[in-house]
Amino acid sequence: MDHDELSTPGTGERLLATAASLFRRRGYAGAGTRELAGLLGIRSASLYHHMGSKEDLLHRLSVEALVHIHEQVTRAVAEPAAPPERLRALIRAHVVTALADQDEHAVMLMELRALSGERRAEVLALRDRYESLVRQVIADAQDCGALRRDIAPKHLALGLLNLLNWSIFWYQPGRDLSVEGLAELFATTFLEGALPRAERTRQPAQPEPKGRTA
Amino acid sequence: MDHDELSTPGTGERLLATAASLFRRRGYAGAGTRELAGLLGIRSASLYHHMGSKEDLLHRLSVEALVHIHEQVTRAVAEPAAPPERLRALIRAHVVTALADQDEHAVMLMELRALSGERRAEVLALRDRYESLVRQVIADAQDCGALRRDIAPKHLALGLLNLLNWSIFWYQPGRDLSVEGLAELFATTFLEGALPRAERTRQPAQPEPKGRTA
DNA sequence: GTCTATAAAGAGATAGAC
DNA sequence: GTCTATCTCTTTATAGAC
Repeated sequence: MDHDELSTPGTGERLLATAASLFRRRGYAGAGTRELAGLLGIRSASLYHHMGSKEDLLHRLSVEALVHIHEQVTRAVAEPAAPPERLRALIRAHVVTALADQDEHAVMLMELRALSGERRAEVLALRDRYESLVRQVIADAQDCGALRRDIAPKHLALGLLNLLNWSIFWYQPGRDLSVEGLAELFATTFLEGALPRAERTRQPAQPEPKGRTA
Repeated sequence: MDHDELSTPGTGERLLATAASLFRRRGYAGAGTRELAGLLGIRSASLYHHMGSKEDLLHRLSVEALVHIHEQVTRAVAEPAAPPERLRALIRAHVVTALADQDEHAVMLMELRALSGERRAEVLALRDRYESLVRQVIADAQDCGALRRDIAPKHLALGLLNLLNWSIFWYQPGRDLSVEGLAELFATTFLEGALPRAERTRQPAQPEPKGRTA
């Protein structure tokens, strides 16, 4: 295909990921273009061959993160499965994707304030679209009796997104929990709750045959 | 008992809250001392009569937020009550306090990176102390059978703090949910989970008196 | 306790050579 | 595609008058 399949990725290809990492570490406003250029091995003036402005970078990486997670989660819930399993698939896909693009997601979630006008509106629209997807999967699960109906889908989605989003900010790969383990933990916690089985129904429960934990 | 009980709070008293609000809106690095001074109705040079540096402000408001929530939650769980009710009290106290000091908490959680050396270590220690408190309440509840034991206290605490912390960033008072309503939602979601009651045990419940705490 | 004035450093961005 | 050089503006913080 191309003559440089084996070469180091060019400045242009590394730019977004490098910016995401730096913005996350220093905050968008606290990240200087000189330091960003330094991480890429060039001078700050050369950045402007690859980008329009610093705000451009923030906008592009936010859009990329949201488009990617929407794609991945849409694909995960599209596979034919019963609704409770679709929700588990959503949780898995969300956790895996958000942690694979951890810098981009953290920055997208925290630095929306630094975008102005149209760009902010676009990112907000993509966020809304994604949250609607989550809410819809939850509402569908409620409709066929796979989720409790005494809490509004909106509020269940709120709780789920709280649970999922915050992990972006503390998760460190290879420390205690694997990404899959974290997804399993969240799915179990969100679906089953923290009460012991005996308390989760108002009746005394069955013996103790189950051994499933991660 | 002072002579100006009725007067406007002085610059010194308004400083921390004003800084928290501004740091939250613009990010710590994006917040200028000129704008901060403007909000207080003075010039930026006059700020330095009330503070050592901008970083001082971040440090002080972070410590304040953590000391306050530790106090409030400690008090809430100290009241004699059965462990599951103690956990509900913790959730209520956390949500109420964190949302009462919403700006301080949001800034404390997001801008730790901007503190250097000793100050960062102090804030980190206070965070650890608070998380230990939460973990301890959860472990106690597990010990007397009020919470499931197949998930480590550390992991249950992780899930609970995820659920609670993220709300700092989107909650808007007087929109849809009251603070008490949110606390109730989180308590129910965390304890009972999202599955319908029939599904919250794995099998159709069998009448079986195996003792309430396995 | 607040002011004016300013120092010293750093920011984002551009021009034009190579 | 990257460089040097530089413009312009803003930043945190200080000095010293009032």
